[in-house]
Amino acid sequence: MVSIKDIAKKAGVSISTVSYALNGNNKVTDETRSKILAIAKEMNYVPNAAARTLKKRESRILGVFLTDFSGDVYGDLLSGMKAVCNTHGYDLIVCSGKQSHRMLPERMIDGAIILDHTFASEELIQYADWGHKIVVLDRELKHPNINQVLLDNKAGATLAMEYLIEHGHKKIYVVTGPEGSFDSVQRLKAVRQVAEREADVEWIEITGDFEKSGGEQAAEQILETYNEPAAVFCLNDEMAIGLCDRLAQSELQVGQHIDVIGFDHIELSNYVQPKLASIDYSKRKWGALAAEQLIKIIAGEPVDHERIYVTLIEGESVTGPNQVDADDVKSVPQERAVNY
Amino acid sequence: MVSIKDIAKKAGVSISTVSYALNGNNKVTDETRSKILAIAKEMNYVPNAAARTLKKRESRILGVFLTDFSGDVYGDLLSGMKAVCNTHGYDLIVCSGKQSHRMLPERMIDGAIILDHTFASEELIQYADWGHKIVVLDRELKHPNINQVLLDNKAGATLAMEYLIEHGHKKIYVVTGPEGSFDSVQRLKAVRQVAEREADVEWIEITGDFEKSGGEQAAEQILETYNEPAAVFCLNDEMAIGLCDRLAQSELQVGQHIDVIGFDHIELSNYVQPKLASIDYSKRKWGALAAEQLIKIIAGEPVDHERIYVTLIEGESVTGPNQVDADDVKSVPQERAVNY
DNA sequence: TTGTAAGCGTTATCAA
DNA sequence: TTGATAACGCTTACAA
Repeated sequence: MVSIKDIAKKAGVSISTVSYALNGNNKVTDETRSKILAIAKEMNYVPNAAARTLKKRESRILGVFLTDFSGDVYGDLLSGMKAVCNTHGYDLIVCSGKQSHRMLPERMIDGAIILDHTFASEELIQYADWGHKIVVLDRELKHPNINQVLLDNKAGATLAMEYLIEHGHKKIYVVTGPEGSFDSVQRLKAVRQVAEREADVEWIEITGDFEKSGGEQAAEQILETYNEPAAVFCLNDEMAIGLCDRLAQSELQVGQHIDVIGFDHIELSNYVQPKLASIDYSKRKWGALAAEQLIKIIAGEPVDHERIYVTLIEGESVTGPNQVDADDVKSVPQERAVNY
Repeated sequence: MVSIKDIAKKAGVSISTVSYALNGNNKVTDETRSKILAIAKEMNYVPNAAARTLKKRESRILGVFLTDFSGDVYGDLLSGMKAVCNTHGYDLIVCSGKQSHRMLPERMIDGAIILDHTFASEELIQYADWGHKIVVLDRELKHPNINQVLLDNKAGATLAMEYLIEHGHKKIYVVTGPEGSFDSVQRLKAVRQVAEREADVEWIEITGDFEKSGGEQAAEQILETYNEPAAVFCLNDEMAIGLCDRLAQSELQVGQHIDVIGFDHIELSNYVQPKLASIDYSKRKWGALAAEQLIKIIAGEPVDHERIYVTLIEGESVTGPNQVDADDVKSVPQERAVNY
């Protein structure tokens, strides 16, 4: 490995002169600089990140922590983050799993963006207490070193509920996310608020897991008790798709006997038949804003918590109960109606 | 920031003793060790990664380089890598974009897995020449510090072609990937080999880009010249789906007038209507094997190049030209046939 | 304009 | 079993 010491020797100058030349410090003559640069190039010099980080106490690398690497949401989100990071001279790395948490306290990265509900809040606060900078995308955390960039879950869930109600639904199943999920809790809270306001709307909560399997199980449960047109609000698209998949194997038609709406507007939701209604938001912008906020708090600039706005995307998965013939359900041949 | 020096002072021992205690070196008494450990904990000591990396000349971090963060292939691939990395005491970070290439030469990571055709081979060879360890997933590169874990593209493309031919197809469109793509070149080579062997099979190559848009454009082109049942082999699923999307807006029915097969068997391919036939392989295993190979070459163990085997997944997008009525196409009302 | 030297937080060699 | 001490490669006062 060739170091500035080697260059200094070859150029017949001191290591500090080399360092200055390499860093574009204008303390050195253009002549010596270009000589040093030439030698550095000739020797294939590459700076050592660890040494620089050790000395400067910053790595110019930001980390984002995800629950896992799959998930349809991440693509745009991450490229939004990367774009902002790069324009500010930072690199972005993506991490997942408990093992990699050490990157933050060990100062391998200058800050972290969290979208991983398995990353304990206590741990995050600990790190923030030690001075590390963090942006959270999946929880509320009040701390001078932590900033939040959260989805407007309340608006989204309210939009979804009102959309179903506008379409004449009086009976709405709500499939939630896993216990620990902040998004799920927030969305559910908004659901209740809307439902309680509408006296004649009945709502049934089913515990889900934000994964396809949760939607399938919810479908089973709904099929067992189905007796009249209803709507389902799955608190994310993944579950909505699992639910539609399962329903497709039954006699009930999505968009006819059962209306379904999701949340996140993932790409797959455009391909499901019928097209899934959902709540959309700019994932790219979310990522970009998160990165911006992180860079700001690292720079010591004051920041306020931010909110990502959402919109409703219509889909044929919601048509209203009026669409269905009164006799339609009962007309299902008995022997095939065994599912429900 | 609390360092081993601080601990040493508080414990009344030297820094080397602290270092030994912290690293589980059995040169120290259990008594002193536990005292030191207690003090370290009390002081919230966290080792400094940069310092350790600088001294030990290794970071115990491996990096994987992707073209972008989206793409349906990555989820399983990355979790396969992560699992292997973690069991060997390595952390995995995901990087994208030219800026982050520096991680390797600057020794931020101990090795790299490449799945990014925009990462120039010359650059990789350069790094390998300098002693860095690399595993490539998207090209052939002969170098003592580079190992390859490649898909069996030849087998996959051959399977796909034979599947179409078995179904009676004589006219096969092939939509390729972008210029630089190794996978595309390999698959195409196999396509030609099969097609040339079958005297009565005509094949037409259309340049694509491995993205949805490429499939859509290919569809346009096919629609313009369509006059008889044909098949399309899209060299990846993404394009196949774009193609099906476009075709869905025309009079031609996939699985009837036009059969389609893809490559990769991404999740979306299960949701397209009709279900897309494709070439499958274990993405998880691919990632796991790549990580294993990288860890081995870092450890100086000898490795051979590896190959990931593929299988054919049938789908209703391929039924054979015999399925279509001879008059069927012509019976399309003239005013609606304007597309082709 | 360039050089000297201290120090970032570790690890590891060698003495004690 | 422990302690001094010299690196690792770099940045940056301060001196020349």
